[in-house]
Amino acid sequence: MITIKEIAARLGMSTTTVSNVIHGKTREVSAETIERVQKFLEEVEYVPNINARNLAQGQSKIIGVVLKSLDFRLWHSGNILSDPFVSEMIGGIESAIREAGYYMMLYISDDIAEIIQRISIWNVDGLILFCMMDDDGNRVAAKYHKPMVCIDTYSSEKNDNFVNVGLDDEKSTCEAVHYLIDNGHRKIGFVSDNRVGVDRARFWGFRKALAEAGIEYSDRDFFLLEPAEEAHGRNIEKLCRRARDYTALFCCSDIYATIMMSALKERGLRVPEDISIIGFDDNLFSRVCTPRLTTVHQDADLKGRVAVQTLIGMIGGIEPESKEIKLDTRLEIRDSVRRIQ
Amino acid sequence: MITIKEIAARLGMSTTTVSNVIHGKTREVSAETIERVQKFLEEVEYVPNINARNLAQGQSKIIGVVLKSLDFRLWHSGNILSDPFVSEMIGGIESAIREAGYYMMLYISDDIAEIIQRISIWNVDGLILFCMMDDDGNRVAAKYHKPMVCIDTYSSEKNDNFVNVGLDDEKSTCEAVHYLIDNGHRKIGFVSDNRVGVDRARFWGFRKALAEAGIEYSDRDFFLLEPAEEAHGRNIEKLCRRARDYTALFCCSDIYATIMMSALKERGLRVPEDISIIGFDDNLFSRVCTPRLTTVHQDADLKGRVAVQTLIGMIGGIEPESKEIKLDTRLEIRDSVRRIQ
DNA sequence: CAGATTCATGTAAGCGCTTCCATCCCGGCA
DNA sequence: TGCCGGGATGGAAGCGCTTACATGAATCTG
Repeated sequence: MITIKEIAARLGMSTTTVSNVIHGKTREVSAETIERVQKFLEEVEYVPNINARNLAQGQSKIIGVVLKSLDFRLWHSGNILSDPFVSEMIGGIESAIREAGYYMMLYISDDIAEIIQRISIWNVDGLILFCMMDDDGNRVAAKYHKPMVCIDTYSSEKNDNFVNVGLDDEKSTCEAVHYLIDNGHRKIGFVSDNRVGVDRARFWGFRKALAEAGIEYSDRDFFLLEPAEEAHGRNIEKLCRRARDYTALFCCSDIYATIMMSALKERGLRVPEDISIIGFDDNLFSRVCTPRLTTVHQDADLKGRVAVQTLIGMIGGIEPESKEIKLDTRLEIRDSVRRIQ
Repeated sequence: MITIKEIAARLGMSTTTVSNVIHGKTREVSAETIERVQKFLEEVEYVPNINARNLAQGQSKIIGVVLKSLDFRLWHSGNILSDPFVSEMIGGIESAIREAGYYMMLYISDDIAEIIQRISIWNVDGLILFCMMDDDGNRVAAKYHKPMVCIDTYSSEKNDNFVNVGLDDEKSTCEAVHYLIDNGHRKIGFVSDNRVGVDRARFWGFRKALAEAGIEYSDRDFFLLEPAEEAHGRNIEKLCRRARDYTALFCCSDIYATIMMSALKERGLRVPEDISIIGFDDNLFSRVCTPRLTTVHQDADLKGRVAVQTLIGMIGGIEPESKEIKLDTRLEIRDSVRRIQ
């Protein structure tokens, strides 16, 4: 790897001049020098040592992306990335970071302390957190005073310290449940694992829709998916048994919808003839499963990109107008909901 | 961020001593000094500046992970990460990197030159490439002389320059196709997009099985999935029409299997009653789609981990015994294949 | 034409850390 | 007693780059 010093020596000039050319400070260098240097740089395929640059500039050009692993979100092997919704979002994040000239360092972990440690060591310029629960966001922010954007985080305290990119979860769920009600459903279950922040907001939307339709809510309407893998079989068995009293299920993610659909069908219930199902996310598989899943659509790629763009704005000193950025959703109607009566 | 210099000053000793303690050079420092320093380090929550350290040591502790994006592998929005097989593998890679004390920098791109550029800039210690086609591996290796592990790469030239982690694609496909043949199938199609290296090896396995069973192969048995999104609809339409002459399809990935299954069912063909389907990968969805997919199982998480472990070995100077590491597969029999006759 | 201004380039410090080498002290040995 | 060796510590250079500042030449101003 050739260094700036070596280049300067070979060209018979100072490192300052070379550095200035590299950084496009055209008013400091004569046109012909610029040309000479640029040509030479290309010739030797100069690549800067970014460690040295960062050290000198006190920056890093790295954006840390942290996924709380939450592997229990899936029903067997796999991690949070295995949810196509998440991976598509990561795709959006990666593109946006790359296009902005930054670099992405990815962490998948549950251990906040470890995350902070790894992040400080690289002195990353900014942070994107996904699937943080409760006050994880605030806990990280307390330790780490750099721009930070969370995705889909709900905290009990106010999030003065970071920006959140999410949806209007309550409203979109409310709409989806109304769609079920409009199709004649009165016995509607709510499927969630209850640990993810957004699930709580969605629960309020669910309750709201029921209330607006004058349907009474009972605790039995809450279908709690057990995270632990070993408990999974029994849990699913129990849920399917209970589901026989219902005509429709609202699931907090397509993943849950897929699990439930598969389990119900295994036990002889037909979807949507016997029971209707609605999902959330509109992940890649919801349009090819059988029946095609009716679901709340959100744009995963965009979510990732918006998070990055907001963050990079903040790194540049531009605070967004609001600490809460909410993207649009729409109900994507397919074949998993049946009109009854 | 407190620096070593500051610490040394406050403790009234030299930076050398502090540094020695940090690096556990116990024979160079007295026991009591070690204790004093360690206590102080904890107290001030010292975090090293890794840019400075890397600059001084000429390393980076970063492993670059490059995914050739190949978005055409999926039938609509989404990138290569949206394939649950890939994302699970990335999960394995991330864990292994983290557990080894390295850091992961993720790139999703088609542009080899850009990749090389971004990688050299960080002077990464090693490289993992996935889904490189043809001689991408060799092309990167030609420019980048650091340890490198490819996953699922087939190159026409010999890959002296890197290690490949993969499967015995030919053998496992051959077995899967034999399973179809054993179940009475004689008209078997091969579904592939023909661009991914492994698909070619799988094709040879397909041909081998046919040959061994005395079944003649015709070019029409090759079902080519068109990558381009706009052509997708017509392409699928055509493939489904052709599929009516077949009793079974071998698909080079579960993704293809899922696409085909969905498209066939839309057009009134039943799986497996009218046509049997076999997939490859055993991704998360293959056990919950309807019917549950019979597929060649491989361990995505392990594949990622093995790649990392091999790479880190190489970084430490340990060359693996062979340039080709092949992991096991097994046929996972579920419900998408029917015995006929 | 002297002094001010601009332009082009160079000098050198410093970013935080590692590491080679020097120094100093003390006990052991002949 | 003088010398040696090893244990503990410190001095200082250097990793490759940026950048504040200095320098000197050329141009401009009235």
